Amino acid sequence: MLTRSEEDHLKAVHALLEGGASAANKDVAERMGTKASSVTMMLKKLADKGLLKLEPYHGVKLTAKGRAEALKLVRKHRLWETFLVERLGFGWDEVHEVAEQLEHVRSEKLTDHLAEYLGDPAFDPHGDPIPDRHGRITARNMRPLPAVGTGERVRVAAVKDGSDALLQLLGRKGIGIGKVFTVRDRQDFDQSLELVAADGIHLTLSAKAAAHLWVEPASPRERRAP
Amino acid sequence: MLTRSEEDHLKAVHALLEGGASAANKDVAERMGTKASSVTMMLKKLADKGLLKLEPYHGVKLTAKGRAEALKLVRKHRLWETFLVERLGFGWDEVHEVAEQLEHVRSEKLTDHLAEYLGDPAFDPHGDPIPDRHGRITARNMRPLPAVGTGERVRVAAVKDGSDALLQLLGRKGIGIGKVFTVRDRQDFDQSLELVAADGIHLTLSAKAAAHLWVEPASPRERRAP
DNA sequence: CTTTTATTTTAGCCTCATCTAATTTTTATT
DNA sequence: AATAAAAATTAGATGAGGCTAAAATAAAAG
Repeated sequence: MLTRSEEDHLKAVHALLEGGASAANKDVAERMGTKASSVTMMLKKLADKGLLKLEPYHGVKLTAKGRAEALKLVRKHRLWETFLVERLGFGWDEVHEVAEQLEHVRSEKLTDHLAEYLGDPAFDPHGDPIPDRHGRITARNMRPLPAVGTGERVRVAAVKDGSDALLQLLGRKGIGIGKVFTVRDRQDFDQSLELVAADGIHLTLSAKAAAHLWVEPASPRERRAP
Repeated sequence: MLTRSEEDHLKAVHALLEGGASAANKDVAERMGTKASSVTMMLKKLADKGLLKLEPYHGVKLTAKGRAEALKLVRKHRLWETFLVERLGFGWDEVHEVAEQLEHVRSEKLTDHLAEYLGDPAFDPHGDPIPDRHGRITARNMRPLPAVGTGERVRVAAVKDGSDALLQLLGRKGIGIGKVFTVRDRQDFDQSLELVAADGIHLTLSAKAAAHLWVEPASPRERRAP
């Protein structure tokens, strides 16, 4: 059985790797807000338990077992976020910290009943995929908004790594998961984007904000879907 | 802010006092499953934080602040139990341990939204009162079943301190909160009780089981209510 | 009012998960 | 290849929160 701290370290490693970054000792330390020496010990413990392979200076790798464990935590975290937003009326910018606590509650039954209660959702309120009980996630065809060409019509599929402040900003601009718009223009000066929503409303998004917005193709006449 | 262990000790003290017992060091130790020496330290910490008054050999007393804190924990515990049973389909004998974990999640907003979501219930699945956000609980006129006279018609109001095994046993006999029955007879030999349910079905309950059943008066013609 | 027993406290040790500071190892630069 | 820089590890400390064993204190019994 993993301690809470072990779970947190495992999740940090998984998040780093999933984000395409390497999970070297220092990366984990930075993400955890602790010191490298502390991380050395925790990673050693996780390696002893067969959850990851240590490769000093090159970043740790998760084993299949480690990945499975991490996905269970991700599943719990995202199910709770979904519950908080959809059932309890939390804003999408208010759930992370609470879900961070809830995800450590140990009960397979709880997790599965919660998932069922929520209708086995495939995505959480930020558009992140919720692994099913076997760790499988739904594949999608997404790009970050800055990679979208002028004139393309897209639908917001996820806000990746969004801080609460970013989520609030997007909320104020009326941008949420499922929102469909066309990229009208891009400013050379600051790479900010000019968007036109389906309802004709124009809005501007900074390059920094846009980088967190992942979108999928929206067929020209389509309004909403999945 | 209280640590998890401090919260557990505070809750243990509160539970002992609420149950009419004294909360001496050894009582707390027994309830916590730890040693007296460990309890000495934790109680000292709680006393330092102004949550209780130490009175060695005579049992600690909660301060107003300590009682308020304890009631917040009780509220959270019972709200989660209610959620698990009413929304997630858990049995009333399966929720204690999970609620024990959930109650430590820190978020006023979560607690209050959960309560609202559940319809601000006044009682949990075992019939125990759920304190409101100010710590107030609904008063009731209850007696333990063994104190009920032959011929009296009563309604099950709560199962106090019921182990999972007892709850399962009661479930199998069809006894739950709100169940109405008449005490038909009492065996001198073992103090077991003969009951007749509203539907005419007879059943026997051991003195040991009956001691946990708290009941309120049921007017002769009434079938069910609150 | 002693003596015995129960209860509580103290003292010292242990494990965890963190830290700082020093050291070692690896990678990168010249 | 030598050296500088970065990253990782080790060593030793700390604070929680538990333990055991011994000592102190209060309550109960005679």
